[in-house]
Amino acid sequence: MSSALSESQHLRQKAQTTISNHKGNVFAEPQALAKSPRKASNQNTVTEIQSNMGPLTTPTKGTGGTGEPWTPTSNLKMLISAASPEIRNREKELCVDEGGNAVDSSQDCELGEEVEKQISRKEKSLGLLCHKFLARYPDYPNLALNNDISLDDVATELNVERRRIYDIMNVLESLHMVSRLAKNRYTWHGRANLPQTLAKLRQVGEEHRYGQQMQLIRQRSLEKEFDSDSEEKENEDEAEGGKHGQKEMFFVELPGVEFKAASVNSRKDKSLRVMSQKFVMLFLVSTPRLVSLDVAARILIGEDQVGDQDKSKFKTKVRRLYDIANVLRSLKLIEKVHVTEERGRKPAFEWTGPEDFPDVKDTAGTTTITKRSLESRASVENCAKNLFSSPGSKRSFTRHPSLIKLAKSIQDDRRKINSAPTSPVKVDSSSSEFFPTKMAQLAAICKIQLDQQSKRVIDRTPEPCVTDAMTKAMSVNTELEQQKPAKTPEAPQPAVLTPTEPPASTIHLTPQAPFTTQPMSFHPSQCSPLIPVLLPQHQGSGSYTIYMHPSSFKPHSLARPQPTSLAVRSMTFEEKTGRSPSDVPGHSPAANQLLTGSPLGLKRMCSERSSEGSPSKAKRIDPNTRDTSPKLCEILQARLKARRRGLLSNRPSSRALHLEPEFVNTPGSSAAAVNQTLEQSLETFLEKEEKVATWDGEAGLTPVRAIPLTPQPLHTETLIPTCYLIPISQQSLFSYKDSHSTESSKASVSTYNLYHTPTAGSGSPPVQDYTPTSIHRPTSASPFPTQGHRFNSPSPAILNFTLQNLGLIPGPGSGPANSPGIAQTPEPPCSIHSPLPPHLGLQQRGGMVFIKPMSPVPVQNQMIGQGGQPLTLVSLQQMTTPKGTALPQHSFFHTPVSLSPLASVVPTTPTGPGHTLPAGAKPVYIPQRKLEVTTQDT
DNA sequence: AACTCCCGCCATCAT
DNA sequence: ATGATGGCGGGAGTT
Repeated sequence: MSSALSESQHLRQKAQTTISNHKGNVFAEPQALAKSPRKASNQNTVTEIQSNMGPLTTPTKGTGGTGEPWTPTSNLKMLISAASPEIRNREKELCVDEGGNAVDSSQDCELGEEVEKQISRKEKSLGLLCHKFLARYPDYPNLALNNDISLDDVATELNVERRRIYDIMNVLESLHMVSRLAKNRYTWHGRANLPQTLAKLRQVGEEHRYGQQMQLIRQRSLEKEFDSDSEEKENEDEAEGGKHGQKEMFFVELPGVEFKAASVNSRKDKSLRVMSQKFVMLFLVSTPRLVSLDVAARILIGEDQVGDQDKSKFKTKVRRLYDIANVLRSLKLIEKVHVTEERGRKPAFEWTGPEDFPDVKDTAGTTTITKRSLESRASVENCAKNLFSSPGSKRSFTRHPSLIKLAKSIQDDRRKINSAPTSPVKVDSSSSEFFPTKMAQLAAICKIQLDQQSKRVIDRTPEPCVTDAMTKAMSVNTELEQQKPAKTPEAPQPAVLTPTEPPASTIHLTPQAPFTTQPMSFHPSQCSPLIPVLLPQHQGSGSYTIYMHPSSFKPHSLARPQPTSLAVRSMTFEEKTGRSPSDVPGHSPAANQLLTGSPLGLKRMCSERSSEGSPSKAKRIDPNTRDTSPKLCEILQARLKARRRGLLSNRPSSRALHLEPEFVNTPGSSAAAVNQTLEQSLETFLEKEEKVATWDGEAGLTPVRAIPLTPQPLHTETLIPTCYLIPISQQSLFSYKDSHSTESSKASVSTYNLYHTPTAGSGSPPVQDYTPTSIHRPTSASPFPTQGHRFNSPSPAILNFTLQNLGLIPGPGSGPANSPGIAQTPEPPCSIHSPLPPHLGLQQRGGMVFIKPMSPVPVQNQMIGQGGQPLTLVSLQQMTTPKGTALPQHSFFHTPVSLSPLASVVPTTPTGPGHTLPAGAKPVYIPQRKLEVTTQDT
């Protein structure tokens, strides 16, 4: 802080001189000032400023500066920003003077109108304004002092309209640098909370798989470029996928900071705040810490671009992003850069903030108690908030009268809860407690493992983690590539980026990525096109595990009142959906618990809620029937069609993805047992699902159903589109369908939490994981996801869903099982259902690639075999070159665990897969499964 | 022409 | 009802 301050001060001084020069040259200053002040409405404030300024101002003008290159704008900006306080003072003085003499100002203006304008505009920029604002407060406030901020005072002092201050405050609030105390009053926290906030945001960003989403979007854009014509439909499809998690976003709060705000104002979900957080998350989850404006805008809009309507939305979003970016720039967290792609240069922002922050990840496990506590707390809070806010987050919801009431009640509950001792503790411990025996043990084991892993990895940033996860060799390659882009932030990057990005993204996403990367290095173009997968979810195994548990826990339910529970539920689901399992244990568990407690009730609630709150949205359907909303079905169908086309054409899928993996669980025997159980349950489940799917006819259905289960309508919508969502649905499905349903659902939930957490926390597991399946696996699995994002547990249903989405699999109706089965193979659970023999091989049909299990190892074995086996993932993709060819492919696979892990690890993988894709890609690896995407012809 | 993004209308929310 | 907030998009300034 101090350093920062000092620096800023220095800058200011420097700036002053320079600026003054500029101004002098231009003469603009006075004028500009005059203008701004007038407009601004700052009347009063000036006085204060004046006093301060006096000295500064005078001197300034005199200088003659020069020297600097001042490009009018850029330099000025910089200078100004640096000197903000002083400048401000000057301005104020000027203003004051002017106030007295309106005429003068006008005269001045005349002299240098042009100049003035420029200056004025810049001076009025949000970034500069923010600088000025920041100059007023220390980076690290003395707690002893009063750090209250009066909006009115600030507005007056800075000579700006209040509206502008709100923009700044909203962004600062999103970073927890300030918190709202009451109307017109904020408390300054400075950067004290920044590390925690960033860590938290990164965590949440990972949970939401923003990295994956970004990759998808990037891919798409690449594809589009290449294929310009080819497809647009995809956009739609893609959009779906991309979004799924987004909508769910809610304002992320930190423990200490939140309450106040919460208590004070209920609306935290406002867009600027949330957008700001999402935007920051994007940086935190992307490997090259570079985010292009359009990608960010797309992700922030929940949907990808679509039609014209979207265009306007897009424009609006972009405007907002600029607003946010200007504030973040003044905070020195990001810097504007341009990425040059084939198409041209695109505006982008590079993260220049801290790379390492405390891991907040609690998710995992948390090595440090402190962190843990914090995290847990945070998670709890989040849960509460989510619950609370999530509904609200969507405005529609919030605003809905009925919802509002609900929200209020929830809030109250939340507060109570928060206040209650339980909340903090809950997370880890609670989970364990809840789960009875086995679960607890498993959880504990997992945690331990995770912790261990996490410890190893702890400090690493995500990137490293990723690499670790993959084989080292792979990692090396990857790193190199990644680094390249990173190194050359500006010019170089662009070039690199294009090629690189895709790979990078890939990497991020899944563990597989690393492999992919390698190939990429070879064939960048190819790689890029490919999309990674995503999916994470997994916990399939976990879920299974869950199965075991039955029950038990519902702890939270007790705490929360029903209403709350409902809210929570919905929230939870969303989150889960959105996030992957990795989510914070804390809240998710809570949600889970709630859910578990009375699934039925929840359902009802949800349904009720949905109907009330947003009938339109609510879609919920009955599980039995296809509930999916027609829309969903339509969407799915459309998607499928599109995909199929794509496949034919080659595009296979950009989206393909998925995979899974997971399993993690692992630990030993107990795990195995669990797995078995899970398998059984899964089988049952799968069977059911298959049936359903068949009936439904379209692939989409399955997923849909799942959705319905979920409480919230929102999810449904969201989920459906996206492949990713899957996880959730499964859970819900399980619960419904299986007799166990209740238990299973509970279990699953709990499991998730446990696993994920750890996983997330761990960061990346080393290669080891991959290799064999052994025990570690789980961890390993987790790592990948972690990096990439989280996963959720994929369940067979998910797999199916995914496959369908990909187009690999035909609709539900169609051939059911087989192909899917294969694909799923990867998942452990799948084994069960995998009725289909894996044939294996990848077939590419139309561009699609199929993955098959390379390894002979029977799926079952894989899955089952180890308990954990990991899994796998998969692959995906697409690709292609642009246009036509298709080629896609990619895919991967991996050997079975049992066999030799090495193989998987080894680059050889490519070979194996080779068949899959000759080209370069070769990525692959991993676990076992391949996806086959066959289209289905069948 | 595209990129930036300031400005302020006006819907909401809080009181 | 009134003031506080903040979404939003027109359109001007920049590049």
